[in-house]
Amino acid sequence: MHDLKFIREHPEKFDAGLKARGLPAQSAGILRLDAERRQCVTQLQEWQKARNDASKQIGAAKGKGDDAAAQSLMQAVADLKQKIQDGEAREQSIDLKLNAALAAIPNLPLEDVPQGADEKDNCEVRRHGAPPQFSFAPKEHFDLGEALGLMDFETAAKLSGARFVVLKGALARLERALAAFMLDLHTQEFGYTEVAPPLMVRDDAMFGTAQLPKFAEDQFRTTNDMWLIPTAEVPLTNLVRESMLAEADLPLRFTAFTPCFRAEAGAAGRDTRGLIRMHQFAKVELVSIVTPENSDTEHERMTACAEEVLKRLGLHYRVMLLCTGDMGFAARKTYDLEVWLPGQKAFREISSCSQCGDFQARRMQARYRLKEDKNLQFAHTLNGSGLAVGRTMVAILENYQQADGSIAVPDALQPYLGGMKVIARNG
RNA sequence: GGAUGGGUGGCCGAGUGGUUUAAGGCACCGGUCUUGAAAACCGGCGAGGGUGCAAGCUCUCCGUGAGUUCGAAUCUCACCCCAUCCGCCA
Repeated sequence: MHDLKFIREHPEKFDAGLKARGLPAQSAGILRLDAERRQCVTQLQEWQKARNDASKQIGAAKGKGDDAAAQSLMQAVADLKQKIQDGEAREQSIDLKLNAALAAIPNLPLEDVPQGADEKDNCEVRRHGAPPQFSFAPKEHFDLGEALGLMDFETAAKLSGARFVVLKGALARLERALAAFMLDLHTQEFGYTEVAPPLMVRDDAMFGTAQLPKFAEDQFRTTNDMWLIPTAEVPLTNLVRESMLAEADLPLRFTAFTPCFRAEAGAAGRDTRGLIRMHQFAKVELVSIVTPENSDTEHERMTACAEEVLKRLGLHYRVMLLCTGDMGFAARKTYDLEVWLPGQKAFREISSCSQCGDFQARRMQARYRLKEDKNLQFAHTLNGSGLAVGRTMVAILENYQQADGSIAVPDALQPYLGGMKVIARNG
């Protein structure tokens, strides 16, 4: 949600930000509504004051027993009453339009975000490790998983349809192990607080993180009008909704391991095989609530936390700075972590770390009181995957596959798998 | 699912039609006192908006929306949410 005052004072910056995202200028329309609203409000207030004054006089007159004076004052107020009612209705209708318009406008990119239309314009920031070398032709993860007898898309389709999977044995355990490994790292070494949040939320929460109103189509909705979370970003960030924090409380850092549910409405035909794009997947999420001046450093820190998971798993990856055209709605700057998949011979997104400025905080009224002057400010929010567990499993299968189709277990993971060193058929 | 109670400022909590400009307390801030702190005492202290260079003036807000009234935290209706008990259930 944008600050009207900012749009009023910097309409050219506002439109430039939208343009960078490939959107038409909107400040003129917004400001017209804003001016209309203010004019309406000012007029309305005059009438309200007149009514309030008259009402007080009526009270006073009646107190003195001067019914005649009271009677004539009541006459005068009758006219005001109608005007006020009309004025309120008008203000309400303008507010409605203004809020609807504002709610549908994405966040503005920071200045150091590269201009671009789509993912082809993203910039590589750095690269870590090297692709593993194979003496055989590496397979894709679904071939490996199915051959192991531990990954079953056919049965999943019987139960739930396309884009679901049944994991068994060592792979089912691997999901749990990966989650535990990631959570331990983030909580014990990086200071995040582990949270087990609700997986179903109300409209307000989804509006707060900006899945609503624009992206209802991408979500699953229950019959009693709740939403299955598409990411733990939603409940974790909304932990601070409608709150007034103390500056000393910040930063707040939360992590959670949850399933995520996505309708994948516009993704027909994309990544139809394998675990890459599912209606339900597991993810460890990171969320930070910080003061504005710490936004940038926290963003780098969070990205580094996610990277550390890949480093310890010995996975080759690169860090991409997303261009203006590829960023999510609420983000003002985003780093994607892309892991190397030998089977696909491609880098694929495995984490996305975004800073949202006060965009989400405004939507959910998450404020904090400054130590200095006790003024209230909107907090800044950040979120990132640390990491997408399903895709991490894909990366491990493809990067650690061996000639016989078995999977070597990365050292860091072995303690979480009871010392298991290799995942083999029917293991 | 059934029954009951309830939603008031950062928190607790009073308030059933007109000095409510929302009592009082806690927390917080400033001051007095003190070597310093605590205690005590004194004072200050809600949010959002409009207008103005500013000091200021002013409007709205007591879950949400509609209604009654000259005037609503207070009365009426609908809705939302929360709590407790019972039933069911992991």
